[in-house]
Amino acid sequence: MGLTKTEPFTTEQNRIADLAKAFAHPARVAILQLLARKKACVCGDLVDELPLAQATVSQHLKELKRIGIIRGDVDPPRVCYCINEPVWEEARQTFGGLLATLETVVCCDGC
Amino acid sequence: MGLTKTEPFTTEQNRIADLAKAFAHPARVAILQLLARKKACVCGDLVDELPLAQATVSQHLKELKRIGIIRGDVDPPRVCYCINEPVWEEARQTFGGLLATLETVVCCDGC
DNA sequence: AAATCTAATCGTAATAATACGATTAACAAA
DNA sequence: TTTGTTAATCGTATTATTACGATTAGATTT
Repeated sequence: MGLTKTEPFTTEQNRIADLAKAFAHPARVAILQLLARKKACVCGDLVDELPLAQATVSQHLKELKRIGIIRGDVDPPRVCYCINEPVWEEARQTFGGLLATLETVVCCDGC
Repeated sequence: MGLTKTEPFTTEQNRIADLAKAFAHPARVAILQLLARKKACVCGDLVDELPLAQATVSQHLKELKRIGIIRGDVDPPRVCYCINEPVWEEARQTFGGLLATLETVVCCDGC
């Protein structure tokens, strides 16, 4: 146990969960906001803006890259991070579609 | 450490992270889809639909209730769960707004 | 070559999350 | 009162996540 069961769920459900993970930590929300608003871009600037150690920021950036929602372009000795637009758009579509669906039919005793 | 730092982030950033957590696990995505599409409602039916033990489903329902995105109305001996519409709408607005913002200005060397 | 700068990675510690069997609580039905 | 039904909670094991100091890797500069 302790390990999330992914096999019994659909690919779509697992992808939604992964996209949501990108936003499921305040530091990653802050990073994505900074990048989306182009307030920062270079890793060092992100570290300056965030109340976390460099190693921790790097770890969050790695997770965001794994999900695919950001890119990291090396420009030695710096790395320039930015939103990966296709995946950002995927997230927009995914959450937009998901949250648009809401049957208004009452169930049971009208809860 | 291992404890998420919440204090240095804004209330909004922490709320976004919490709302995202609702969708950050495939089982919770499945639960929310079932409820939004009114395919199930009673806890027992949710357990039947999901490939998880009753205790695990109950734990996920508890987390979703903590976030506020679902309600659980007791109808002994059953409990009828449903989407909490105001919070569902809050999520729609939140993610809609967040993902709408994307500056297209290039940074650095055009990443 | 030596010094410097940036960011990734390593090692590690602590807490959170996931999962499930077993038990309990609350209530209805017999 | 006893029995049965439903869902929450407890206890526990396992893995994931978060965080940071220290080190390393890669590249430039002196």
